[in-house]
Amino acid sequence: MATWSILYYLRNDPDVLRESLRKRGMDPRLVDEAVKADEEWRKLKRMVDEVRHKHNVVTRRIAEERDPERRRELIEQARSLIRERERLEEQLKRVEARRNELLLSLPNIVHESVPVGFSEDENVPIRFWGRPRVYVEHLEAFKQQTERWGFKVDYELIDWKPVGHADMLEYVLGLGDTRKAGEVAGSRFYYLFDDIVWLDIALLLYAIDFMTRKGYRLVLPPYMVRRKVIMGVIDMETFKDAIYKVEGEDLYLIATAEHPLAALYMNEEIPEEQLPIKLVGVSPCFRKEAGAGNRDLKGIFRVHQFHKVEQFIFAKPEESWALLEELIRNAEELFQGLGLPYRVVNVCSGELGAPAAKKYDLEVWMPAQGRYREMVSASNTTDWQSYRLNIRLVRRKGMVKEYVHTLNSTAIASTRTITAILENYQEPDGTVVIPRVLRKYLEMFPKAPKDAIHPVKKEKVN
RNA sequence: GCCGGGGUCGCCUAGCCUGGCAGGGCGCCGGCCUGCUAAGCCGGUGGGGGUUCACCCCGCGCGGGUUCAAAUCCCGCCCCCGGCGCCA
Repeated sequence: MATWSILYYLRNDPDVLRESLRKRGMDPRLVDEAVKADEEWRKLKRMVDEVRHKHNVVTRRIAEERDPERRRELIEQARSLIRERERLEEQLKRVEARRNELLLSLPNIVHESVPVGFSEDENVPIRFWGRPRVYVEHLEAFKQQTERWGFKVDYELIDWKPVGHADMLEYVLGLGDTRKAGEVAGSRFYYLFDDIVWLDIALLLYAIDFMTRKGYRLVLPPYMVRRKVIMGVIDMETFKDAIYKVEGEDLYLIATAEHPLAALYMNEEIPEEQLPIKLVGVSPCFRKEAGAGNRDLKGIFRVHQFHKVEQFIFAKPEESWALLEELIRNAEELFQGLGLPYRVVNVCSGELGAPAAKKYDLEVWMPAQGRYREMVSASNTTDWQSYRLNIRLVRRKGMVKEYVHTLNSTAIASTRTITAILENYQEPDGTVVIPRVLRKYLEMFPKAPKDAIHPVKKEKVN
């Protein structure tokens, strides 16, 4: 009764899946393998069921049979059926494992509105907001990232080169120490101090305040989850690149609150009148960044641990696409509030990741880098996660059961947003102005910064 | 971590000691009846397969084992409740 979209197309229209895999730059023959495995599984299952049935019939007769001789004969018959059954069951087990592995390896079906492309530069910007500060030498690069797509974005030309976020943090402000953190924990870890810590906390409070006002329910989830949960929300690839395991336990550190939030209703049925369920989770995030190589090695842009406020929605299938727009708009409002100039891109098919059918990224202009960089990612994962976590929707009429749709989006990721503030709110003298919307979350603390974060005093040169 | 009690179809519950097709109640869905509602009566109410309303398989927290046959007996694990211990 409950139909998973991928299994449906596998059996009824596999071309849809082949086309989707092609768009992702994957081998469409994976679909043929899956179709074959499913057919083989069904055939074998029929055979096994038949033998089981025969065995059940004989067994029931034994219970009634009183004559010892006749009884012995029946037991011998049952034994021989068991041998046959076990032989077939072993085959079934093998085929079933293969089939499930294939089914779970299939990525979500790419939505028709997703641009086909295989690298980051093929993401399609759909709107811009704000007036970026563009350093003269970045002007060409800036135009490349705006006008190439037919957008005319107003900008402020500056003739001084802003200091990059990593150097700002470590040397200009003197409020971060990644060298010592490297010694203590490894690269991509950090110590943050004083005003930057206040800023981290203020950002979280700002996002929590905003999202809860929108009616999202505030959740503090488990920071570790079982393997079956993690495999329910991400694919193997992401698992290898991102997930930390706790030694000796079936526990994995979450890479985002999305993971435990998705699992909040695992193995449950949600009546349709309860949907949509809108949540806002707050948690630390732990990521191995194994696939990142040397990218963004300096500073706190790409790190093993950060705080994030996350939007999450359980939805009826017919409303999920509208809710994806809501999630990205929420994120945009948050960044507009912060006054950080951004663009929203429609992420191309090859960069989606297996769980998502469609994804928007919000990228903030980084004046020191001369690039838009990802701050927010909003995805509609349709029934990909809910199938794996077994989260179903029950319609009032007719007791129809389907899988719910799940959606997720960043609200604010602390360290990344801090890097954007360090570059966009930087004055020529190194002072960082604190965005207005954050000030009320700092006011009540006597030691928190109020209007600006100042450069560390230069030591006097004698 | 230790000791004890528990986990059965959406919810509640019987069955477990003594192995033989998982029974009842509530809720929900459909039908009958009905001026309407309620009551009452009948059927349905987990997953999968199938020639799709014949039928079959699987399902009693999860995984093994014993047996012709396991909710029931044995072993391991998970979770919940209570007590002790530890602890911010």
